[in-house]
Amino acid sequence: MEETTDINGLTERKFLANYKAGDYERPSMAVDTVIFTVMQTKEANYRKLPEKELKILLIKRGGHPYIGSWALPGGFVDPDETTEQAAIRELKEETGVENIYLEQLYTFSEPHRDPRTWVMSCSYLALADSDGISLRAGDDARQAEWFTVRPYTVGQSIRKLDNGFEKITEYRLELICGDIKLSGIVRHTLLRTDKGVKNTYEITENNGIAFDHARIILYALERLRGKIKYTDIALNLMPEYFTLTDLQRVYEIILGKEQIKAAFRRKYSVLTEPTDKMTSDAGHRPSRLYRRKWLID
Amino acid sequence: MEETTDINGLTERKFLANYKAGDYERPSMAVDTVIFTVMQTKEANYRKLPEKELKILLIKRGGHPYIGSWALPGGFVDPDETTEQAAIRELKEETGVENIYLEQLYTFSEPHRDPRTWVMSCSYLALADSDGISLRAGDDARQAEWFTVRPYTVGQSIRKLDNGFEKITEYRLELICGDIKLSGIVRHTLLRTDKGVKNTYEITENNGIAFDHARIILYALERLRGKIKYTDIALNLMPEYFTLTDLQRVYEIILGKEQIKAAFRRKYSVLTEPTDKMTSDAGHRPSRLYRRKWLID
DNA sequence: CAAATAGTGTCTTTGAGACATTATGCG
DNA sequence: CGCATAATGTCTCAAAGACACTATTTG
Repeated sequence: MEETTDINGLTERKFLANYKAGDYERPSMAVDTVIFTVMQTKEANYRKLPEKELKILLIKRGGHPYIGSWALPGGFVDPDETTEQAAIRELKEETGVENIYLEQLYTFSEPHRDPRTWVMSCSYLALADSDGISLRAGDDARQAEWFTVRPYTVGQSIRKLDNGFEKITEYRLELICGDIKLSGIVRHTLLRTDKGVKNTYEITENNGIAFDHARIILYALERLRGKIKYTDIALNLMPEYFTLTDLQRVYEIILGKEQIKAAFRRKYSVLTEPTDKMTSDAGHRPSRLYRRKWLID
Repeated sequence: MEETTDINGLTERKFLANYKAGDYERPSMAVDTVIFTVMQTKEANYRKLPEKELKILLIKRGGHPYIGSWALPGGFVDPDETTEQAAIRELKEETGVENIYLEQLYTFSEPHRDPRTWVMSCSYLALADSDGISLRAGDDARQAEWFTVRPYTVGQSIRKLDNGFEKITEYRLELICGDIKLSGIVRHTLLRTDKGVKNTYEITENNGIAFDHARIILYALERLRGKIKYTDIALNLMPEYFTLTDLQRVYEIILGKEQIKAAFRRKYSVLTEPTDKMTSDAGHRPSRLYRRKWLID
């Protein structure tokens, strides 16, 4: 088998043996994981169903930059692992959480998103059921807490152009954990013309959220809201046994919109299979427990 | 305003002034762009409509590694730009193409995907209408060509597990440009269990496609096929004026499936607005020309 | 029994699939 | 005139929205 040589007369084998990485600059590559769960809060009285809240896991920063702010769990990628493996490793190291659903979200690369140096972030979306996970006691002085997520759309303006349009939307994100209240405002500019699409995101206000993580969290929520409607991704938020009403509440919390019971069951009960188990001691009619059905897509 | 100090007694300002990037290893960050267009091929006779083909733009590699193979246009990211800006810049430099639709696809990070050194690739999906673009004459000895894309699913096996399932799908990709025929086979393993999701991709056969680009191309096509059904993304492949039959052909080529005319028009004509112009000299009834309608989403 | 939720029935609306029918310019 | 495509009508079927009604358990 003949070997092709390049303009220097080198075969590929020789080229690689002599290869020196160029001296151009390289970025640091971080991973950051937005891990969602839905948790029950206190029940109002013995008859009513407990309420649920959407939560994400944040870690308090113990060093500069953004010291004292709260950040997504994450860290730097090692040369012998993929970004996904790094996300899994960091999540386990920092919070003790493992064996959960994970998908790549987006790579953020604005040159000065990290004030220290050139750092890109490959972000991941993770989902866990609150029963199945337990936070490890903060081993190396790291404080990890679940924050309630409250997203709001606070304003929108649309400008029509002759070859497209510009839409500016302002989102407000509130993150609450006991007395700790974090918030941020992200302004999204979408410019669509016949020359292409241009998205710009500015963090116009930020209280206690590290780096550009407010934006990453909003992006993750957007993805979750989109995918929940046409995949079974929401089942990753459920424990092994759950009622269809539980499942409906999860959809309602994520979408921020009430669902009609009959229509909801028609559509999403195919993702589940009934079991023999029933709820009890609830102050009202018992409910059947379902579990995940593995649908081949 | 008080300033928080860290365990070394440094304020954030002092910390950043003294900050030295750690000596841990950093990856190179490349961008690679899968740019699709739909081109007309010769018409069989004066009456029949011309046929269309899905094409992507590839560049012949003039140096190691993969010398003589064909690669996606792309290059390395500079420290003062985002990955998206890098994708736009490289596309223009290497092919002369500009002002087109672009969206981020996925970041590939398998440690040895590039034999030279640790290189991640942030990939982009681009769409262009074939009338609006012209390849610049290969300025620095680079050869850029449009290849017809022929994707096939050649096999699938599903194994049910007690806590999930495993699905293995084999895809074959053929890329054709005149006498040049490239091909690759990618095996996708999807393992879904209650412990999460795991996707693995192996390139089991490769003829003339550089790096892991066969996989990136298949991923881009999958994204395009998904989004075409619920967005107006396909209009980025159309010239300013087009018939609804033209648009239907584009959908058929991308989806690899015939569409029913009446149903297609009901669904997708809302993405367009009629003009006064008509086709002519076609050997059959003239057709109305439409153009893109800017829908605010 | 009252409160609260569980679970189902059904009428309407919407949209896609399937196929048929009519329209029209060109050689 | 006949070819090939343009454009629309209509019947059917599936799914979602809206709302009502019945069923059960516990204090």
